[in-house]
Amino acid sequence: MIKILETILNKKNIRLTAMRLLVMETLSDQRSAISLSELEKSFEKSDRITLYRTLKTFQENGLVHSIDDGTGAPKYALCEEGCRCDIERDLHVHFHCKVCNETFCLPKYKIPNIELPEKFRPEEANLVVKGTCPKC
Amino acid sequence: MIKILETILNKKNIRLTAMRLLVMETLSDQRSAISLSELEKSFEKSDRITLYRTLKTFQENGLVHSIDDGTGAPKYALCEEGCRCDIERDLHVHFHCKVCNETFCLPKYKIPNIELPEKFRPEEANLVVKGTCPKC
DNA sequence: AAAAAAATGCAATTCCTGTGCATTAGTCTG
DNA sequence: CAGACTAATGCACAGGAATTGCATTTTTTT
Repeated sequence: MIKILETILNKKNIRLTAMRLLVMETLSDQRSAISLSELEKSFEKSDRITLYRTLKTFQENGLVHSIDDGTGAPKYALCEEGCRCDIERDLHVHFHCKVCNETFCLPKYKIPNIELPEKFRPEEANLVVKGTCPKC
Repeated sequence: MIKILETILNKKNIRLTAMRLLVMETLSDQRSAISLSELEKSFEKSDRITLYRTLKTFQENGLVHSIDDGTGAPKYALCEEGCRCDIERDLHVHFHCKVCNETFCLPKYKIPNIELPEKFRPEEANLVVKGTCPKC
């Protein structure tokens, strides 16, 4: 994991720091997407802004994608192998549980192509399904 | 229009005030959904909180629906005739233009039904397509 | 080891939602 | 019509989050 991360960051001339490694580890421990606040809470001592910028850097390099599930704060999740969200943006469906408030990536469920009225030029799409998750 | 509004509000024991009428008129003048801030700007003198609560009241009574287009602030649009968003929530697709920043309702374009993994119990869905609108 | 570049942490700003409360306006009843 | 009641309004303020500027620290390069 560290090696993969190192390779990717090196390619883009971005340094692999302790902070970034920690954030990466934390993200890979999650089974659902987490918000900046939640990420912050999982560290004893941390700086919100640094985390914010770390996530931004990861996003820009296609390691992490952000999900707007409608809760106000965006949530972040690691991209799966082969995820191309840095190029094409969120293509898979997200599920937000209204009970536990968690948001899950469903990478195997792609957003169907919508035929829009003429002259609308779609570039990306965001589909969030809300309801109750298996656990709740 | 006024009569329809009056009828609906009367049914629910909600008063038809000058403010509410003005908000209703402003909303029906829009061809795209507007945010609270934009609504506020369209009045010379207005109180954000009153507008906020007016929109909330309208929403609760199925006159208006809100759209989370990912810009941070929810946008509001009049429901079409027969819209059942007070019961089933947003069923149609929204289009957000990244150039002019406007958000359009596409009431004729419904969100396709997604087959989710077992035990996920969907209740509502939100689909926002982003790109460039015909005007831009 | 010094210089340069990048990352970090702190402070502060801005924008938005949302609540409490006093005042105002509208409705109802005698 | 007047008084009582209820709902709507407007102001003040609190709270949460994104985002920027800048000084400091860390890392890399020379």
